[in-house]
Amino acid sequence: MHSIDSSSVQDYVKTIYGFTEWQETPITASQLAVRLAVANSSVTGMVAKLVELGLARHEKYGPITLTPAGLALGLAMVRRHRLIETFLVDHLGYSWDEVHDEAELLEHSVSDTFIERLDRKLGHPVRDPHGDPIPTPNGLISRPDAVRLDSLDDGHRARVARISDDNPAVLKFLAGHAVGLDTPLLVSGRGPFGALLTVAVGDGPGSATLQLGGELVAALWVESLGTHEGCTVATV
Amino acid sequence: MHSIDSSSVQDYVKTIYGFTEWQETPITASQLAVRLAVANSSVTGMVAKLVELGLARHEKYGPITLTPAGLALGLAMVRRHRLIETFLVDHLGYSWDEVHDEAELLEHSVSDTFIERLDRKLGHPVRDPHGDPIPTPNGLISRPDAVRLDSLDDGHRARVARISDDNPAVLKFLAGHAVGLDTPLLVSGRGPFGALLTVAVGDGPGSATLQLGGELVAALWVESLGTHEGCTVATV
DNA sequence: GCGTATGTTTAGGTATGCCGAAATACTCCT
DNA sequence: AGGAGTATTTCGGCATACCTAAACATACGC
Repeated sequence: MHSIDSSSVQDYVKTIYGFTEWQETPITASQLAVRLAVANSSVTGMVAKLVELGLARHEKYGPITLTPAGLALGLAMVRRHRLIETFLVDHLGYSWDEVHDEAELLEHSVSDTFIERLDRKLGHPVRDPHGDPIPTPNGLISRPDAVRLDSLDDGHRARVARISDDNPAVLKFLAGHAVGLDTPLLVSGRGPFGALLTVAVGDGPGSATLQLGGELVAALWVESLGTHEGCTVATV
Repeated sequence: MHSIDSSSVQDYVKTIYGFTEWQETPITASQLAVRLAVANSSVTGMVAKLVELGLARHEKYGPITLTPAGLALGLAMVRRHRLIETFLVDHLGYSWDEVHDEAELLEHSVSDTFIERLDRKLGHPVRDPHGDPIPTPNGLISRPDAVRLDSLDDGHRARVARISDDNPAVLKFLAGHAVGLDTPLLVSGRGPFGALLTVAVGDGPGSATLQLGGELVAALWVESLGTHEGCTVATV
């Protein structure tokens, strides 16, 4: 019989879970194939296995959803991933853009004991280096009410609450411009079609402005701090 | 084509290397099968693969030896294993008898970058929690001149230099009796046929005596500190 | 409502790494 | 030297997880 310990099974479940963490619609077979970088036909086969294991629901030609057991496994894998990322950054000096791949490798091999001892050593962190919430051992997770940066009007102040980790180049760019978790931002202008966003980075006299568009905007979630009238911002 | 990244290949090479670390005779196919807990026929197949990869030498019905490339891989795996064990004990509060299995899982998945950063964080340790030497990144390893405890005469003082990690029960027993790395011992008597050894554990008035035999003696290597005449030892 | 594009599944095949059973080589003892 | 016993290899098979190509559904535009 198949087993929940297979790292493929874990990857499929984690990816299905991850898809619905920030949006509601369930994932389809081909989207799953893209995210896992496998052929569509491989997805069909593995998803059948997940159904057999009681981890997923799937009707022919329909979307794929997780059962409670699948959700629990997904949350456990996310917990592993995020705790490992936190460790790599806090204790081994990894930078943002490096952690994801290393965590991806490690999350399948460490034991539950390892994870719980790591959690204790890290002081039971509630979010990872990208701002993503870390589920508890029981699978409880808090949904931070972050919004997309481009949903804010000019003059709005905000604090970086989450940075998508699925594009290393974007992470590198942001790190290079001193944009990190909790960095204060001020939306100070909007380019053609509203697609380009000018933001002031940092507080006070040392702040700089940055043009953000496309992937960069999509990667940033912020916690709004309200509008801030009549501000002056130094230019880079 | 096959690859050096396969965790099976790594396990085979590490085991072949490990066999010759403390003795000279090369390993045979069936011994390898026992240590890896696989069937003899599996060994034949995998060893052929190692030969193809240029990692091992093997003539039909003969013993198995490593090529320089195989030796390098073996040392790299041992380095990984021992650095991970050191981390687990020093930073995550693992005990002696727990580390081995966890390290076994981790050593295949972490990257070289991870290992080198871990090494730096640990302060470039030269031996692991069992006293085994940790090879350098270039594959240099120091052979500590430890001797077996039962090669010492009565009245000999010694310091625990290495503890074999292949029997968790033995490790547990020793830890429970306050015998660890660098613990001073005094050989104070010898049982029937010389098979049972009485040793005094620790220095000064707080010392206790312990009867060691069989597996326990085999698991202990010590650095001799010369004879110590006319000592008195408290009994437990 | 029909055909075409897109999405999904089926069918057949590959690579890895393991197994047990049977055949074969080696070794040691007499 | 011959035969018993052990060690090793060969052979056919199994499980996992992937692939490509072809068949099949679904959905959308006209």
